[in-house]
Amino acid sequence: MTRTLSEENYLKAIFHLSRNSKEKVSITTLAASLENTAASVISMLRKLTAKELVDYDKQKGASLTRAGEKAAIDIVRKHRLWEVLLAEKLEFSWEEIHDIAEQLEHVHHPELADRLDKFLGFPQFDPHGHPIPDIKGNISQVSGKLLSDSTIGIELEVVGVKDSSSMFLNYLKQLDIKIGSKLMVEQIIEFDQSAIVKINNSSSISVSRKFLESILIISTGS
Amino acid sequence: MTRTLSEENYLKAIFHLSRNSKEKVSITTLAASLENTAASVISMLRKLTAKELVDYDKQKGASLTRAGEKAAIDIVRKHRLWEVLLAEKLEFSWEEIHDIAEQLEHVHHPELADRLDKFLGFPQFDPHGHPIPDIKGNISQVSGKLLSDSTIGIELEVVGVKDSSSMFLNYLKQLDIKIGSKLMVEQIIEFDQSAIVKINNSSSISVSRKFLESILIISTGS
DNA sequence: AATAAAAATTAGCCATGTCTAATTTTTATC
DNA sequence: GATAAAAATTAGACATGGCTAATTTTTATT
Repeated sequence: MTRTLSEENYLKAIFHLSRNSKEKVSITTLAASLENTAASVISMLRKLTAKELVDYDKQKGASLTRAGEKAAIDIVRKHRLWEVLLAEKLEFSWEEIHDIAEQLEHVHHPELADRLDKFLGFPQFDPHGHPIPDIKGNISQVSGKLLSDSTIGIELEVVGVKDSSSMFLNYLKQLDIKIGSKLMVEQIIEFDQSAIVKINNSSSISVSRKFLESILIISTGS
Repeated sequence: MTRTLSEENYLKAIFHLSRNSKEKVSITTLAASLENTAASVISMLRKLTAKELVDYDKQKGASLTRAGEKAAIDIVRKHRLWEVLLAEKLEFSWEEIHDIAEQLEHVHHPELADRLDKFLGFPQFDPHGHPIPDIKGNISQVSGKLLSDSTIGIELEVVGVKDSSSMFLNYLKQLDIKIGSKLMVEQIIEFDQSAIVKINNSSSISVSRKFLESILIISTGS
């Protein structure tokens, strides 16, 4: 019942993709997400279906079985716990932790996640603001919503990011945006759905629609 | 120049084997150590030779090049640092840490080992008593010698083990032997080179030659 | 409905790192 | 020095997880 690196990465990808869109995941979407070809995706899905970790073919698209979801959540839990260790104990920065955790999440040991969890003081969120599944696999709902869905003129607080790529995180660093930063959407440009956003009550900058869709916020006032 | 899991395991095996015997490592020895066939070993050695990590064929046997040794020491350093974290921070026991560290040692990041080292307070030895290579790759000499080389009737202190298998460590646990325990060799049985050893100044037990060769001690008195 | 575009699927190839089954070379021993 | 045993090597196979290049199926669009 041991899972290979590849298998785990597929399970994780299906998990994240079906979270976002709430629907079954297509071959094409998976292929793009994993940067593999559609052909490769199909053969791996067959393998995972045989292992009863994935349901496929029924209609169009893949989804995780109960067992597959359990496995995926376990990986996500480890990923996020390791990120906390890397950031809080080893002093790695926001942009560095994701890639290291991608490797650490595949280390297998029945008690590792729980020991880490305890050592770290049972953290609820990882450094990017994502909820850490608890020991039973329950994932608390993120209270934040997308910056792109927020109202103009309301004071907002950054609670997380939807994109953990170092490209994006480096951009945020440059803008001095981190978790807890204050934002306010001042204007939406209809032409391309970009926006003018005030950062930490000082400078205002123009950001793309893609940017707005990659930041999680809660509103903190008028 | 990225190394695969297999490559790293070969480098590590050659490193450890050539430490022990101080000589070049034969195919057969490597094969036994890695639990692979001789044929597999040969093809991997060819690959590592092409990458200039290993010298081979010259006479009979393999040895690490400068670059190969550097890579091996890096892996050993990570392995032992992770073992310290697992034991001291995550409260894993002696027998559990080795297998987890076998996985963790292959996580790549240019600064990971150094950050770990700092977080752990620059430990000199891992929980099994093995020296941790420093940031420059220097490995301090173990002060201990083998229990099998010690004199009868002298009080000894356990400073490490030469075998990190859980089989052996579980046996030690059962005997209540750990680092710091007191031992005294009372008698050597000529017939099979086994010995009677007194543990912690209380019970005496009979142990095999293999056992004597797996424990590192220093003498602490008359 | 006809057709173009997109998505899924198949067939077959490739690299990696194993293996088994010879075969050759080396080493030891009488 | 002949020979048996051990060690090294070669040849060829196999599983995994990718790939490319068709081909088929589905979905959209006139």
